[in-house]
Amino acid sequence: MVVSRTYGQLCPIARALDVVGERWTLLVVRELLLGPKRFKDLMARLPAMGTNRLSDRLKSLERDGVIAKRILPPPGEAHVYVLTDAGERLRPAVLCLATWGLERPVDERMDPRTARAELLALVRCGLAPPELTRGAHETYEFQIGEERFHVLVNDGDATPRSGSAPFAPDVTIVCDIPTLLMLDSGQITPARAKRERLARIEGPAAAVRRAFEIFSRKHVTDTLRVVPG
Amino acid sequence: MVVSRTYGQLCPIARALDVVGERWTLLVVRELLLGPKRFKDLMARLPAMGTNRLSDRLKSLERDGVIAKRILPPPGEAHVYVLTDAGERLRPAVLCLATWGLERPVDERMDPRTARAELLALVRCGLAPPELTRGAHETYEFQIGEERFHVLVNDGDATPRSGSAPFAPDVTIVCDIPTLLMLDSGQITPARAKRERLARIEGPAAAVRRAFEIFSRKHVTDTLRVVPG
DNA sequence: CCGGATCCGTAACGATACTG
DNA sequence: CAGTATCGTTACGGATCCGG
Repeated sequence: MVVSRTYGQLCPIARALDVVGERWTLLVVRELLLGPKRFKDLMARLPAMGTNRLSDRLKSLERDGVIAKRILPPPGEAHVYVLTDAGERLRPAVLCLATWGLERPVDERMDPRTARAELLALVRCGLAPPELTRGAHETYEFQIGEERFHVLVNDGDATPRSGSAPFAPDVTIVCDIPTLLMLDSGQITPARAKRERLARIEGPAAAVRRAFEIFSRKHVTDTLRVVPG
Repeated sequence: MVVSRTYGQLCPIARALDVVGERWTLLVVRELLLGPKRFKDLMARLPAMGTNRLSDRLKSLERDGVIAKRILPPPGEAHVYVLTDAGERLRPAVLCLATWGLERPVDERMDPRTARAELLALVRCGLAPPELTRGAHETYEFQIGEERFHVLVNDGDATPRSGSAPFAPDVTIVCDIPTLLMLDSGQITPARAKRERLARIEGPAAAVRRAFEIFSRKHVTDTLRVVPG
């Protein structure tokens, strides 16, 4: 049995790190912020962890009430891991760290093949101003290389989720990662990408525009503040 | 030489954790968010680290541009560690984690003797709404048990710092930790604490009121959001 | 005394193989 | 598919030692 090391300090920061401060733990949370996942789904996204480490982390996160293990109703009966409410409340902290990480230089130890569009979506959706999607209720599906994810927009709130949309999406965007990054950084316009057959983009113009505004790098360069809601 | 383990992922969260994800690292940053510190000051606040671990962390944080080593002008010539601008930008992330940590249950492994008033101040100042101190320019000095720290208020911004104020403060508050926690939670009013000789409180009424409003638990119970500035 | 560096036993990690 | 078991390697924690 593993009794994880704690700081033993009566300080909120140390208390948080006692739960999510160990290696890999926040990356597991990161994956679950994109929706429920099975063991193999997590393993596929965090292969360097090893099955034993993932197993350890899932157990202690469950013990600490950050995640829960659910069994899907038949047919299927797969078990999936889900964030609890407490786990979902880690989203601001994860996004703050991500914002800080964005300005870090990329060094040669980072493998470009680990780049994933849904992780970009996680950050962009979290940082998009609510006004952008106020009053809108729609779904965008992205097919980026082998990846499938969708974004649920619900009146000021945009949450990304792994996998295809569970129903017909309002907008569908199909391209590869380099093209998405060019669209993201504004190096190419959606119209031009479509014209040059780099991307397939379908859906009502207004919704498509909102989808690309969420994926706009400019929101990120703004200073991040922490404010009571 | 220690070449710290990295995740090697091209993801902003993993990039951030590559720098501040190792054990103790964010706690060192936490201490430096309260102002520049000498090696022994850090050691006194993080004794469980051991001098070697602290030395390792300071070196890698300096290499990564999060902290810098400064030599104070004579007399003194002490060397201190300071956060760089990049390090200072970790404040929102640290405060987000603290907010999450506040709602974690306290278990028996946490030593009550590690409780420190200046850490409470770090969280409270970070979470206080700017409107509270808009237009105010003043300094509060706290003498809590053996601890000395002060809060610099500057038009909407309140930053706590370890040690006595470098000049005569506008407000002086002297008490022990239990009393401060009671004041913090609203179990006792400043007026009553003063009357019962539990605290010595000096300064203009308006400034004293502001000082205690920053130290008000209610700001923390609000939901925390991350918004572009 | 301050600011470390060195040494060493233990716990966590990473890779792989194995099992219900 | 969803994990355990095993094992060599790395990081951590405590103590001691050393140069300024």
